[in-house]
Amino acid sequence: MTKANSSAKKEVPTSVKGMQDIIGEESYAYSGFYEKASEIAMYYGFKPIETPILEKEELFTSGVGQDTDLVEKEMYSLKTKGGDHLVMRPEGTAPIMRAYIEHGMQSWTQPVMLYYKGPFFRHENPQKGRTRQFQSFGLEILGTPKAIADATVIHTTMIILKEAGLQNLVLNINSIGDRECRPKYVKELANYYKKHLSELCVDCKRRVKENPLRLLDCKNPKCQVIKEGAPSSVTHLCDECRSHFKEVLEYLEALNIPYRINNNLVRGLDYYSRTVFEITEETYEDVPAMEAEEKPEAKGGKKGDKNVKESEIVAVSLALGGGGRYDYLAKNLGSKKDIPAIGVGLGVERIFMTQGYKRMDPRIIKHPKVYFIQLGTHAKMRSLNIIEILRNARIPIAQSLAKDSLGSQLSAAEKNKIPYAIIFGEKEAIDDTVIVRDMNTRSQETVKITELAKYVKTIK
RNA sequence: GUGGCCAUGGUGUAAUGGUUAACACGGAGGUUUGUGGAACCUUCGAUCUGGGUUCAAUUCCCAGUGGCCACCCCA
Repeated sequence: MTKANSSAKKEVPTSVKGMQDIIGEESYAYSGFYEKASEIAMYYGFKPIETPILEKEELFTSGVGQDTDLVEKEMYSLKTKGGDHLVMRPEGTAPIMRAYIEHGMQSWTQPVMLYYKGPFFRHENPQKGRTRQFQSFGLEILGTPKAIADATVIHTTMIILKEAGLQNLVLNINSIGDRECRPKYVKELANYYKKHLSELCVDCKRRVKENPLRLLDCKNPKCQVIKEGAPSSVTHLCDECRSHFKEVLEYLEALNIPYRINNNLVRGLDYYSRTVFEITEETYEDVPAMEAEEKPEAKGGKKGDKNVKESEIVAVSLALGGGGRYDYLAKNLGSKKDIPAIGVGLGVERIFMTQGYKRMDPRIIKHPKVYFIQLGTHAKMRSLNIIEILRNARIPIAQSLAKDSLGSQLSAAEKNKIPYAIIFGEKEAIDDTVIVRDMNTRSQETVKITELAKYVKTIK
């Protein structure tokens, strides 16, 4: 707080690009959201887990995939003095699978259901809904291939979002198959695109070779026509994947969760298999459904159509969250056995940006009914002791001990709309009493300190 | 990574190629250490950084940095 040398220009430290301080009301908003989300997750059987911010680099290179953008160019990495290559976690799933394997959770009752929350880091250019450090809340169910797990994750997610006030939610869902059927599909997709190689944008030309699935992600107008004619993954599913997907959709229908099968939804991380999904808030009217692509038989005959919207182009707005099944991640990380699992990650900042979002206060916020006022040096000296008596009695208070004058303290109480004031001055300090003042009627009463807690409880 | 727009006290705004950069809010102190929403007074506090053009730059130019946004990709 020294302001000497203010003439000399000093470089004041600032926060790092794309990273923000979270202060005051905003901080409460995060706590409130996390508290609510955790409560819901716990209700559905998820247990908390906290993994470190730093992980070994190879966790993500082998887990998420060397060729993904996330790993290729978005990781904050560092080399320790000991020569270890570490990264700041860019996502939550791989660390949790790591923890599952490391702690032998295979021997726990399956499935293991976990939730996590906290900061994640991606080195990319900040823009709307994207910062370099962002907050995420996630759910994971590890150790079961069953469709009910997929449904539980999606359902719990939708509940959390609804409790946060969001209304017009759209669930985009797709199945990208498994080891059995996906390679065949990818091959067919690549073959299809190869025929049109000359008509593609530069990125897509590259993708044909490196990651054909992501051809479906391309938004370049040039490629749209070709994309429309591309084979879709759901029509190439093997029997097991098909019935898994069908079952997931049946659960969603039973849960009354509207969904939209989006054949172009592939997601960027390598570890996904079968179910993939993203949730967005619909702000405009529905995206016009283009000519219906082959519907998966999954939908069965009768149900469905009113509940199901189909279209080619989705992702009008930013994804609030996304996830999917990652049955092969464990093996990528070196596990001998496959560990089937599914999870979701939610972007808290993106949830806050939506139209529907309603702020929630965390429980630690109290609304004090009493303002503590002290007057004079002796009284000030004993103030903290008096306050502790009140705290022990679980009476929330507000105060401004740094202020001296009675007037300024009273007006602070007034400004904060606190109905009662406790005035503790020199005279009271000698008598071991306080004055309790009703701020509305301005009537006052002298109360013994020993009876203060009891008295305050009666006036509330 | 690439591109567009932007950059003045803590916050929100104003102004200017030329003495002292204006206003509001805010903070601190006071009028008033013993009874409040007010008023008044005092005070704190800024031209992002570095180069260039110029007699003179906060203003014009360039670069950097940061912010917002878009692409890429994602939460």
